[in-house]
Amino acid sequence: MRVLELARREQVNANTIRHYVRIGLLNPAKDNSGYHRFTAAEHKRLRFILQARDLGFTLDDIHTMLQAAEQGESPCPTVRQLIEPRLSEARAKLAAMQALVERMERAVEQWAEQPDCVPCGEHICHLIEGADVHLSERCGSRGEFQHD
Amino acid sequence: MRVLELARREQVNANTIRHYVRIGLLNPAKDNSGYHRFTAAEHKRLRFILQARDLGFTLDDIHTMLQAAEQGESPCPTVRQLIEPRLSEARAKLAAMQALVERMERAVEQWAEQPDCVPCGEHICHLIEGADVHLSERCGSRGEFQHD
DNA sequence: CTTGACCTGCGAGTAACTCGAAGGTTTAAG
DNA sequence: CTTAAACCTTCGAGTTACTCGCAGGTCAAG
Repeated sequence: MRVLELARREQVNANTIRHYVRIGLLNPAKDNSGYHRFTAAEHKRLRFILQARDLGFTLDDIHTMLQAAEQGESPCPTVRQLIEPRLSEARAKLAAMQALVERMERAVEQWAEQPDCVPCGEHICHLIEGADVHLSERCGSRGEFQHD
Repeated sequence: MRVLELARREQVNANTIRHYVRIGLLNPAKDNSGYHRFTAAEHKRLRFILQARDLGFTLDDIHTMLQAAEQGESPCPTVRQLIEPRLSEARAKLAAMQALVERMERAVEQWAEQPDCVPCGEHICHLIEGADVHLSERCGSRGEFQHD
């Protein structure tokens, strides 16, 4: 099997596969014209990579797992260890995204009732500077701005 | 005010400010020894940048807004137009993150009851290959979430 | 024999920082 | 006066996981 067929079978961009070859996640043999030939083992390897990726592991994590497996060690302890920080990161990112979407929605709601601002040199944009949604650490809990 | 003091006041990394100077979001004057001097106007400009950033705008978006303001135009129409795609993107990313966290949590739960696998050449890692959480269709659910 | 579809490796671009290096300035202490 | 600490500058490179484009090679069909 060559790149395009493998890509079609696994529903990924062929460039993604080429990328994995480039960084050493896949090591397909080459035929006599220099084309990569993917065997069933390489196919399985790719599927593993995609499954691990879809569980939130980084390509570096996956590299580590594959190396353990190649050396005859069980990758499971590594997998169990690595998922924890990845899960924490994903939860943190999820919370950040939730907060962001809420801020954006509140802003859109507020802006619906506000007119466009006229440039006056005092501020850059009322909508943004006046939005009552800014992060508390940076500018206090209210959206007011003070002159220096 | 110089970089470090401004950074402390706005609770950002000094390198972030230097980055904004480098890409032209900030244009502080220089004193005779070549140090950037941030005036009240530059300070306000930075605050605007951070507020817009925290509302999900890209630095490119912010650039556009600032240019409108500099030319005496109101940035508000731009702001209203740009928030829509940003909000859609943020919602898509949020949904992807929710799905990811759920997959990861299901995996961790399943793995708690599974032993480590022994390398046998047949598979790379039971935990990952056997996890009952994989994406059913790659085309649809794929590509929404990227590590960034 | 040419066209079109495929392949290769490589470099660069993406977003928004973040860090480090090499070198210049200022300020206070000894 | 010298020295050391604590700043400052610009620039290049690294981060993540691709994604695209280029120049050039291969192969099957008409």
